[in-house]
Amino acid sequence: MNLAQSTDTRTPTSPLARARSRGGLAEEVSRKLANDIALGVFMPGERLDESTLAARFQVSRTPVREALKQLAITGLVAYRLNRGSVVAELSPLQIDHMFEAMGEIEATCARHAVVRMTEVERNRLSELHALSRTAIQNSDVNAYDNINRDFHLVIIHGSHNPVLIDMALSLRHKIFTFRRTQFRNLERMSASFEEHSVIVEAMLAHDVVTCYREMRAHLLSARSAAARVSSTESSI
Amino acid sequence: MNLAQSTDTRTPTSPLARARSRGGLAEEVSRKLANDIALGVFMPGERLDESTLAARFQVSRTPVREALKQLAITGLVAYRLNRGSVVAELSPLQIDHMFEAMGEIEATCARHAVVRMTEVERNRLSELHALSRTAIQNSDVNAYDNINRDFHLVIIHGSHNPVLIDMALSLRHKIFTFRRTQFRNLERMSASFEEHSVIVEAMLAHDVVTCYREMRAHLLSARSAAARVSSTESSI
DNA sequence: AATTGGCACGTTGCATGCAATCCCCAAAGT
DNA sequence: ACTTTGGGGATTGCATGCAACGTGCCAATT
Repeated sequence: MNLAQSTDTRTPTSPLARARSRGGLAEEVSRKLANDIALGVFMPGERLDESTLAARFQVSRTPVREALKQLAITGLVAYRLNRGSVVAELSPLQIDHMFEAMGEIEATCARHAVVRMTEVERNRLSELHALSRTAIQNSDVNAYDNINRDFHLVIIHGSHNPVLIDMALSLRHKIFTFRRTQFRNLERMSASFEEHSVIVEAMLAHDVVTCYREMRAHLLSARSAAARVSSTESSI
Repeated sequence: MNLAQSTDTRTPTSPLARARSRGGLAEEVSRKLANDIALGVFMPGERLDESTLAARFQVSRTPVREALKQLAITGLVAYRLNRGSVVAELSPLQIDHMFEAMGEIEATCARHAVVRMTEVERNRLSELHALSRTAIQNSDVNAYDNINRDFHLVIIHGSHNPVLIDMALSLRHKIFTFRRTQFRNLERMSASFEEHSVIVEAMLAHDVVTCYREMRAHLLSARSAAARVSSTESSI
């Protein structure tokens, strides 16, 4: 039925992820609602009426309320006492802050991953990078986008620190629900691939300093790319 | 065991105060429960029965449920579907992961703070450091602990990135609710002070690299200090 | 005409009831 | 004796009812 989020559901063990992975109706509503927000069914600032949502998901108001509170904590919706909840409106500045934080966290993950990744993880990384090369050659933007996501996921998990992993994943999730930054142009895609190459090389060579520096630079360039798009959008 | 019924826990919340508290009952229960956990009223692993808690806080089960779900997301309690919730049990390894993550985040905050702190923030930092020197001279462990907390808070806020600030604060909150790591001995206190000195110096000199490196080292030493205590405790 | 007071409506917040699930323990079978 | 299965008890999960708060409109007064 709903296979919106496919790959990241097999996160091994994380207290937060474990609480989210299995649940009752509240969790289900939470997932569906988050998905609908990501798909643009509900736009930022739009009112989220409890009764309406209850009717939409064929449940009572109680699980809807619990779902809304959960999403309020993660920051997807804004909750005002006695005044209901609306889809969160993130300003370009807030988005930029999230990008900056994600860059720092993922770079930190990368630094730890250099020393902590297992052989299979290392191989998986190389394999993904090779696949992305193929995607580039075929100009397959969609495939590259997916591989790129997995690439980052492997590095994040490679840190082998559940706390950092949780932070990185939730940040990623939040960012990409609000702006589905895909590689719209081949230009950015190629640049991304080159940056990945340096990172993989440093990773395999156990070069901690380079890996950290380059991962940080890589995400900073993604950040400015997103900022460019954002400013373009807001100038309409 | 439930000793909640025997103890008259009618907290000094008058009906009027409860009405004025601008945050619903769920919020209030969440705060009180988190506080009780921090104070050790509920020990890690202890069952958190919804009805019992409802009786304890003089509310119905609904706000208790909402509070429990909130705390489950923050990680203070573990929530298992159809099996209720218990106070989270953090293994020494998990604590260590949290310390490691906090070290990385705060060091990142420090790096940003070097460039972004305002003059008043810088002055506040120097002021706090001077105060901590006095606390050292008086061997006032409690005072130093408070000043130390503010010291780190100023640097965290100095990053001027709400996302990083949020992460750092919630991590700190979580860590210190489970282990109130105070500076039990003067030895660690003096070492902390010396490390702070280097950090303040680098901060005032706008030395980004040194500030980052030293803040990271500072928190790593706090981490290993905590690990020592932990291993001592577990060896009982 | 503008402002303010009040009333009514809609929505959220909380309480409670009922059904579903899980745990524990006991009893029977191998 | 050990394993397995079924039933009883208790607790969670969800639904619904009622009260409280906020909001918008209309009227009355200045």
